Parts: sequence; C-alpha cells; structure tokens
Amino acid sequence: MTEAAKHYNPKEIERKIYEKWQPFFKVGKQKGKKTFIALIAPPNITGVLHLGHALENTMIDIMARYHRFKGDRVIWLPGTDHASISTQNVVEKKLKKQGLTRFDLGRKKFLEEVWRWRDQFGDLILEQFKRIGISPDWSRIRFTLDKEYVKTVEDAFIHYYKKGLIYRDDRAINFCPRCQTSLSDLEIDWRENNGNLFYIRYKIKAGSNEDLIVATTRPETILADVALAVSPTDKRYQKYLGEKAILPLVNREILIIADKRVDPNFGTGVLKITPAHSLIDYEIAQRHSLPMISVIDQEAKICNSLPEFNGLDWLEAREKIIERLKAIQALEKIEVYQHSLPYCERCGTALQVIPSKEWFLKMKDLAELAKAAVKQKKVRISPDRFKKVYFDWLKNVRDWCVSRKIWWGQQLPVWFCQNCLKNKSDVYKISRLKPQSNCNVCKKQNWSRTEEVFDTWFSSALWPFAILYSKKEQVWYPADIVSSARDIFHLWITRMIFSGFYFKGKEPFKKVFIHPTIMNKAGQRMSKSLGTGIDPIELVEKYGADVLRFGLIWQAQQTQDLRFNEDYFETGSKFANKVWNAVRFYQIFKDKNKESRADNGNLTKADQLILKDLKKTINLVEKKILNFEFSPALQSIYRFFWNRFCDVYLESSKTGKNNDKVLELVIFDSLKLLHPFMPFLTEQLWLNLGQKKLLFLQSWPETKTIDQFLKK
RNA sequence: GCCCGCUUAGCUCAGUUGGCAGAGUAUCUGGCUUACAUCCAGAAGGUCGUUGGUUCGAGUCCAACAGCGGGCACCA
Repeated sequence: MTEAAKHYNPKEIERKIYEKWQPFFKVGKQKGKKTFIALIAPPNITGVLHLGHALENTMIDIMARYHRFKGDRVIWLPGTDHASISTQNVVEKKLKKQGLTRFDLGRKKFLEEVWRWRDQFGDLILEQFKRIGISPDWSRIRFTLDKEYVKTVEDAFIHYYKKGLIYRDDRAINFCPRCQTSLSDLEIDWRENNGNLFYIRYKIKAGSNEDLIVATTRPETILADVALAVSPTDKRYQKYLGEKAILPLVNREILIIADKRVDPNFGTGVLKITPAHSLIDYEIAQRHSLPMISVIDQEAKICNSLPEFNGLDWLEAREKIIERLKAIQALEKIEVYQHSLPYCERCGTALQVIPSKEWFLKMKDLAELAKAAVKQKKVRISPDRFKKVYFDWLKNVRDWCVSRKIWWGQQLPVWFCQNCLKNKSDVYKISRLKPQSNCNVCKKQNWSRTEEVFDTWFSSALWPFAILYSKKEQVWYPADIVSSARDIFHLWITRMIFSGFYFKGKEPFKKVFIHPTIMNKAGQRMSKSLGTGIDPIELVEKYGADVLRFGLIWQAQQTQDLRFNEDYFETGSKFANKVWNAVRFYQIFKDKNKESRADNGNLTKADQLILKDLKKTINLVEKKILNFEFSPALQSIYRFFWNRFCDVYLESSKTGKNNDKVLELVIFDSLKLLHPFMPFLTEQLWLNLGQKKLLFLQSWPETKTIDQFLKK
C-alpha cells in the first residue's frame, strides 16, 4: 500500500478518475431492471458554466450515482440548445466588433458564421460539466438542431396545425426594433421608469362644448386611436356611450364605448383605444370589432400618419405631438408617473407593441392538459409552493406566439406561393418538404420556404420526447426527474408538460424540482455583464470539484434562493481532508495491529453505538436524497463522520478494544454514503484501500449487514 | 395593483406533528495527544422583524404591520 499524503490534493487525481468512470456512464453498461431517467436542461451553445448549472447538475448527479448504487439503469442524456435569439445576439456582438451587422453579411453568410461559432464553442460548456464530475452518457449528446430533432419539431407544428391549434394572425405583439423580431410575453424584461401621464382633451362631437379628458403615457399613439372606452359602471360617462369624439390633430371621429377592462379609478377613467399599439386595447378592440390602425413601424418610427410626423422616431414624435397638442389647447396637464416599461430581455432595447403577422398556438386546451397533469399528480412539483405559480400562470395564459423573425433558428415548415406574394396575397402550405402541388389561387407552382423561425422554447418544449423516443432502440419516456431554476419554469417546464401530454398522452417527467437561484452575498442576481458572476471552474481549480459540490449543496436549502457564501468551501476542504485522514488512520492502524488485534467477534459499546448511528445515517440520507433534500443529507453524513465516527469512535479505537471489522465496515460504508456528493475523493480513497473494482460500481450500503453485526 | 415567500448568534443559514434555541464560519481560552493544527478540548454569543391573539406552553398556529426577495398583470 502506498503512503498517502498528509493532505487531500484534488488537483492531481480528478481527471484520471473521471476517465476511469466515463465508460460506465454509458446507458448500456448497466443491467438493472429498474431505470432512473433524468433530463438535463440543455444549456445554450453560447453558454458558459455558471453556478446555477453546477448546482443543478450536481443535484442530478447525486441522484444518478445513488440510483446506480441501488442497481438501477441510469439514463441521463446530455445536450445543448441552439437558443435562437440569444445565440444570434452573441454572434451579432462579435460581428459588431468588426464593424459589421448581420445585414452586411446577408442571411446565408450570417448563418454560416453562427454554425462556425457552434462548431467552435458549442460544446465547451459540456466539457465544463465534466470538470464538476457529473455522469451523463456522453456518447449520446443531443443538439436541438440535429436532423432527428428538427423533424420532431416540424412534425409537432404540422400536427398542431392539422388539429386547428396553429393559426396565423396579424395582431399586436411585442416587437424588438433592434432584433427585428416578435417576442413572447416571457421574453420581456420589465423595468421601472419615471415617465409622464399626459391628460389629453378629446372634444365630443354632437355640437356641444363638452369634452372628455384621457390620461395616457403614450401621446404619440393618439394617431392610431380608434375609440375611447370607459367602464360600464362609471356613472360619469354613461351619457356619452354611443356618441363620437374627435381625435385631436387627426380630426377623425371615434366611437365612445364601454368595456369592463377599463379601471374607472385610473386617470380620468377614460381610456383611449389604440389596438395596434397596446395589448389591452387590442383585446378590447377585438370584443367590439374595432379596426386596427398602425402608425409605428418595425423600426419604431411613425408611419401611415400625418406627413409632419411620418418618419420620426417614436420619442421625437412624442415631443412634437405634445407641442402641437399644447398649441391647440388639447393638453390639459402633465403628471409625473412611475410605471414599468417592456425591454428586450436579450438586447435591452425598448420594445414596441406593433401589429405583425405571426403564428400562434392556441393555449386554451393545452393549458387544461397542463393543469390536469399536476392536479392528478401525474407530474409532481417540488417545492410545493411552485404549484400555485404554475396554476396562476396557466389561468391567464394567452395564445403563444411561436414564430420569430430572426435568422438563427429552426425554420417553420411553411411554404409561401411566390407568385401570389407578388400580388400581396399570402397563400401558404404547411409541409416538411417543398409542396409538389400547384397553388390553389394562381394554379402555378412557385413555393418558397418562409424565413420565419420557431421560438426556441417551442423546440425545447419537445426535448423530453425528442430525445427519449428517438432511434426506435428504446422508449425511455417519461423521465423520472427534471430540475431547473425558477426563471425558466413557465418558459420550459410548463410547456414540456402540455407538449408531452398532447403528443404522447403521457407526462414527460414524473417530478419537477425547482432548485434555488444563486444570488451574490448582497442578495442580488449574479450577472456576467455586471461582473458579479463567479466562474465555477475557477472554484474547481481552487478547491477541487468535490469541494465545489460540497459547498453548493451544503448551502442550497429547499425553501429559498441562496446568498452565495464562499465560506462553505473552506468547510468542504476541511471535511475532505478529514475524510482523507480518517482513511489514513485506518490504514496505519490496521498495519500496526495486524497481528495483535484480530477480530475476536465481540462488540464494544463504542462498536454498537457507531453501528447504530451508521444505520440511522444511511436510512436518513437515502430518505433525504429521494426527497431532494440534499443539504440535510450531506449535513447528516458530515456530522456522523466527523463528530461521531472520528471524534468519538476513532478516539476510542486508539485505546479500547473495538472490533476491527466494525471499523472497516464504517470506513467502507461511509465512502459509499459520501460518494454521490464527493465522488472524486471517495473514489481515490477507495482505490487507496487497495480495491480493484471502482467505488463507482459498488452498491449502496446495506443496513442488513449492520444488523448482522449487531446480533452478535 | 393582485398573489407568494423570507425575516433566528457578528456573517450565511437549519430548526419536519407547538414542549429546555442549533450548524458552519468568525471570536475567546487551553492543548503540536505518533490520522488530520485543514486538528482536539472548552467558552462566549440570540427578548427567534414589530404588535396583538389562541394555548398550561409559541421560533413553530392565527391576525395586522414593517423591511427584503419573487411571481402575475401592465406602455393604465
């Protein structure tokens, strides 16, 4: 047996050990009848490992290693996400440094550029995953633009379409003037703003001198007003219903209507209706069959309006319109008003609500599927309080805009007739391949595929069955567990649930675990751009992978987000060293007492005590792991090993007549117990003890063996 | 605006059916005892956010308030 160093040094051993394990990560390498199937949240190809990834995947790795010990076949497939909008933006930023925009390159060359990026950097994050010791099957890496994956997504869209759940509509949506694309409600960053509330006077027609005052934050949109609305319960304005008001500056007549969405207590209780540039107004306009007039274009400039405003940027237009309103005495007053405004989550540009032709997925029935899944406990959400968040979101969910007008992504399987397009008429067919039939309208064949791409999340929503069903070799659907941070709960988790039920009639996973979000010490979100992010790989370099895992797990409590505290890595380092030295003690002790201390079959009180403690700890840890309570699990191992085994039992072994077999059992079982949490250290010690077969391939400690000892 | 969570030792956090307040870290005292000074033995440190209620008994249950965090809605 080799002389082990006095202190544990992770640096030299981690890579070597990982290589020894890696062949056994393969799915086919395990023979168990029961399976444990885990879904990885595929990181973006632009991604760099952050602490959240490290925590999330360490948790899954703990479960995976535990299940392997229990003899289960672990199926855990890694992969990456093409992440359309965020990847496009990253590559655009890179181009910007060379003074180029994507429009300079053109669509084709730009896409080549993105693919080059992906080939070069796309899998870097997976290499970083390896550094923290996680154990998915690396021979089965999936990417959301793989051929098979793309087909799954196209089939899903076509299937929805055939069932009438997909429709194309020209409607008010959130649009980023910089990214030049539509965005879903979930891709918006709302920021507090100090703005103004403008009180604008609209004259009532009917010859009277009466007028209605409207409070608005967006005076420039009066150019597109189609009505004024008041609350049906608002007595002040009942007499005006059905009358017409005159739009200032434009001098168009607009109807005065009543709608329940109007809050009589806000402003003057009169709301101007601009369906093209406000989501609420759009909804109200739909109810009252009002037309939609659009005066802001995709570049956030005024269009289709009075010549003096056309072409102005929306903010310039606002200034000018205020001036003009003042001039005609139509501006009653201006109040300071704090409210939040929508910005592009990816690039930070102020969004515009504008009408755009987009593809929508009807959410009503799908939301019901999702609700039923959790109500009937086919999918269990943990921690429990996220259930409420889940149901609340589904209750109010709007139809999902699944198309994007950016370049990088998966193109919709939609083909437009080019002839008809020239005549400004949209004739399209939905098909994976180019249609071979003639256009119904022009009777000619000139189909061209749309450049629109899918919302990445439409693609990610299909991840479970896209990867667990493919290749016919095996159906591994549904998975047992998926884990994510709360920020992609609706974006990803909820959508996987209804997609799974809709297409496979079955839940995509049995359990969802929402893990804490890692904040900095001040309780703020860590952000790469603000420089407040911490690179997990640097921590691996500094402390070793096991200690990183220890430190993250120790502080990740169930109930809330955690304020990242580097102190726990000191605790972890000390603990790793303690375990290292306890095993050294065992080795030295055994050698020294080879002859004099043979097993005499008797148990001392200390023996009995430590065995009972060991048994209790094994059961507790098992229970906690299954319940996602990783921190308490780790803490109970810590206390058992350090306080009861090292401080009490080992001390008594030095002087007393403890049973050597008990010492051996506790050492070996402790390594097994700790292995899912600190795999490298325990593996190295296992090998140091002269074991031929890897600890990775052992089984979970048996309490039966302990019972047999105790019976003696 | 509506909803949810959190508030416990200097710091970061545990505290599972209500029953003498815990850990890590930091601090102090004493020990290089041949596994580990990355250690051992011991000490100090808290009106459990505030106010009220239920109870023989409340960190734990209820109500209100405050501070912080989050979710939803919203260019009213």
